[in-house]
Amino acid sequence: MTSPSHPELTKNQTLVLKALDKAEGPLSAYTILDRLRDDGFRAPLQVYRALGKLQEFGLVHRLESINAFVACCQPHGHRHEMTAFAICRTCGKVDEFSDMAVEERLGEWVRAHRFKPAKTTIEISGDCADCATHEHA
Amino acid sequence: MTSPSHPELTKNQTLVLKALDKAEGPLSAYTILDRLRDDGFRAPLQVYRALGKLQEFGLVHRLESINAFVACCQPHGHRHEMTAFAICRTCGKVDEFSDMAVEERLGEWVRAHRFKPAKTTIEISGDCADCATHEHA
DNA sequence: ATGGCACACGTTATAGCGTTACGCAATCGG
DNA sequence: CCGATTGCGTAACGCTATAACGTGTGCCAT
Ligand SMILES: [Zn+2]
Ligand SMILES: [Zn+2]
Ligand SMILES: [Zn+2]
Ligand SMILES: [Zn+2]
Repeated sequence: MTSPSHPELTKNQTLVLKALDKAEGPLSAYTILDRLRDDGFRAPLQVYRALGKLQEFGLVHRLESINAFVACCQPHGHRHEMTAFAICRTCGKVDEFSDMAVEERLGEWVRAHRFKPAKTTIEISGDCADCATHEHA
Repeated sequence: MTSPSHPELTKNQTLVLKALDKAEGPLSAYTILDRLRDDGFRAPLQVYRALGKLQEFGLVHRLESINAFVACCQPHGHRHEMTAFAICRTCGKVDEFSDMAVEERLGEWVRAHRFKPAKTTIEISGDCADCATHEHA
């Protein structure tokens, strides 16, 4: 599938996506809320609703292991492919990548067990190269 | 069947592990708390401390995508291997499995990027065979 | 036009998840 | 004995997410 077509983003969705784009790492929903106070945001639900739609469009990913959100590294998003994340617990940097072999193996398990997958989460938490060498601890 | 209580386990840890073992599916920390009221549990921290240790011992896994915990399917636990979970969002059943090919591929990415992994999360959320056929959606 | 519908939005309140901070008691190796 | 470690209990708090209700707007078939 090439770029899925998204409808025009609403004002709130645009604001949330911009906030995530500007950020250097993942943001929690409440951090997003704080950063959008000046744009009129008042309540968590405004953030969560926008995030929900952006995730549907494949423009934003939720990092389950840290309750945070990142903008997709591919500017037009991707709804169907499996994605993995390496999350540095020291500096917070996130690398998004995908691996066909992993996707295929998990697909095999799923077929063998007649499981109907809806969402797959792959997250490696640890220390990135910079932080691992620098801290040396 | 239940472990013949691990000698190193404290009273609270044993209680929490038994609660998870008896349960048919994953339990949230607060559900565990509720089920252990009669055993003297009063505060979330009692549960979280026990869960932390049990995770260290590899006897319990945390399911990041649903904020819940399950007893390891291998009665003596496993600290080092990578584990994947298939979680049915309808009936709540969880299948724990591991796949060497997946482990190897993620290991390759990690080595190539000099990332130092601490914990890897692989969770497939969807509908199990029973629920998928039964609901026929 | 007008009623019905779908959708985005705004607000309040509440549910659910997890940690910080403090103090007490038992244990173990000097 | 002493300090260090570990587990335990309690209270208070903070973070994460959703429920419930109401508003307004565009769109479409009647
Ligand atoms: Zn992406
Ligand atoms: Zn880092
Ligand atoms: Zn296990
Ligand atoms: Zn099921």
